[in-house]
Amino acid sequence: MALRMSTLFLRTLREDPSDAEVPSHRLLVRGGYVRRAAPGIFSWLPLGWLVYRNVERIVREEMDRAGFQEVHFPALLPREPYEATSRWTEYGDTLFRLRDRRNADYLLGPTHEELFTLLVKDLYSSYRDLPLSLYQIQTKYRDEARPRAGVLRGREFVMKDSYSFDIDDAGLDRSYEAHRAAYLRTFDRLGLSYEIVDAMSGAMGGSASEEFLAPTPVGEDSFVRCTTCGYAANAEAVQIAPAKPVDATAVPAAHVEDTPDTPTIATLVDLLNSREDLARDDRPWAAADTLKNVVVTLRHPDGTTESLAVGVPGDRDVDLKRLEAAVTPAEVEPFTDDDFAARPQLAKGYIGPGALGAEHGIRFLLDPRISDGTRWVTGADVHGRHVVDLVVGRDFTADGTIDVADIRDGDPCPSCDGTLTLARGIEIGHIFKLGRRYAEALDLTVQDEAGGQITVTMGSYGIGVTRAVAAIAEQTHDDAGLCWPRSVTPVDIHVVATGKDDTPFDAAEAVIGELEDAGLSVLYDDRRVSAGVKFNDADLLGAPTIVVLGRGLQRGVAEIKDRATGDRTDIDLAEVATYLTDLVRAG
RNA sequence: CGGGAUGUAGCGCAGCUUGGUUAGCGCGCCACGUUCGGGACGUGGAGGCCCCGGGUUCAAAUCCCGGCAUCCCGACCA
Repeated sequence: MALRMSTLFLRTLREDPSDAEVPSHRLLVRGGYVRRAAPGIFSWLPLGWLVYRNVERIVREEMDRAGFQEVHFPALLPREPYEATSRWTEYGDTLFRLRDRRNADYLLGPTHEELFTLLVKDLYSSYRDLPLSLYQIQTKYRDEARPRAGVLRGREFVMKDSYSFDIDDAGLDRSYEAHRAAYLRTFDRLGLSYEIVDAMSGAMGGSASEEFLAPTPVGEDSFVRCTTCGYAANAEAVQIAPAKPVDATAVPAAHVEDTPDTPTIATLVDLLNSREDLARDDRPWAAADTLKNVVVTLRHPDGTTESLAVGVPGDRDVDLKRLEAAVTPAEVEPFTDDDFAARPQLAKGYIGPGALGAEHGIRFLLDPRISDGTRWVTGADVHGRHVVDLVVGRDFTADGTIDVADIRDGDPCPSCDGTLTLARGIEIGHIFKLGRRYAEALDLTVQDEAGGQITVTMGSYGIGVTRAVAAIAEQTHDDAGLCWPRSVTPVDIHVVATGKDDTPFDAAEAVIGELEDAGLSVLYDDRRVSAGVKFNDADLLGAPTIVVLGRGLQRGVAEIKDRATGDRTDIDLAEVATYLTDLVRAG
């Protein structure tokens, strides 16, 4: 049955809701697709739920096509499995926790690795049962510190999560590739444009990891692309190639200079350039000639702490996200005044390599650009003094390299001679090889051919289903409203009848009957309101094809509008149904 | 958890500085009439715990104190 606007549970808003910033949030609310129920928690209205179900259906079809088997876990989970993998504590405040009447601890599942692992352990015990891939489409709960951007980052959301189980690395590779291929098909069908980027495997552990990012300015993830070779990576995961050693035999011996009132890189550079005796032959001093040493405290999972110094070029900052990723599972804490007091050899603002390194109890790691033979200005470990012409390898060595400086547009590509461009995207999918972390923690083993026990290796694969709805809206909307791809649109055809007498409405009923006989879904604007209201609502709601029955009827035609292109075509009334049916079937 | 902003009708907002009619405007909603192809118009209506709790005052949406909530930026975040 056609959805009739006169009775459809829908109210479009003429004005933007005041709490919505990003286009997808604004338009999904204005178009009556979703309503906010609580911060980061949304109700789906009839049109929104139609779109959601289409997205979910496509995801499910592609998982099934790939031979993965669907299961369904509860969202309300007991504490014990999460205790076994220590995530009951590791997840921290992000976990929604609750108690039953006997005061037993429960949680609302933020993710389901434990349950899948235990289920397989429960039923399978032989290598002959593997490989196996299971998936579910489930509501997940995460008490995010700051939900934002509407449906894009909620506290309740639907995720398709899959897990593969294999007996060896070669099997895991095959399972990973099977999921990757299924994801390509899925996102293609959803009408999303996306990039596959190298990613950090994050807190989950594991090795290979790729993210599917839908590029849009409102995306929360930054990623780089190489314009030359196709390399793409999440900004967190970019690995800068170590610079080649430089010949520094011509560099004069390092010398300490008085540099009063230069606690920052900018003030230091200004002072260097004002001193004629320190002038460079080739060019003025720049921030990139200085070596900035940042000290932080690492807190390891066992509770112990460690001081870590990171040396980066002075024009760069340490990207805390990248640092966290590099030192995981340790956590990074800023160096406090108390920490400085406990280590008097560190002159705040003038920290140099002389006070760092294993012999001083502070592990010292360098950005790859600070390679052997390169020459720097850096702190002299005395308030108000810096060292000039300090050469790496000749004058000091560090304990290793670490690549955690911020990534910038135009940085060199790590895998070719090209340059990187920086962009933002929404993470719509993530695939990675988990390895044996969960299998070991929960003792998932199977018997091998020889009768011994082998630990299963796993992969983990996620698609944000509700997030994909918003990502599609984000990528396809225009100034007038939403603009759905045919694969997920709530209705195939939006029929608008205009005019004051019954003629156009009668004509619409006839056309709609034919369309429905042909299997198309229709939204029919049968309201007796002015034409402008209907046209604007049709644009806002975003069905891919809008059919107007009104003035054209005098010439015996229906007016067809392509929502995405804005193109208008007149089609003879007698041929409208077959024309539209062909259009929809062609995709 | 830091910084900023905001809470007044279903939605978007004004009023608060300088306390004082019956708290106002636009959209939406109801009734009647006129309109009828890009968010029409007229007339008449319905709809309010002015976020909550204290306080000051003859009198508080408005001033003071304390909460709570929401949004934005950052921190955080498979």
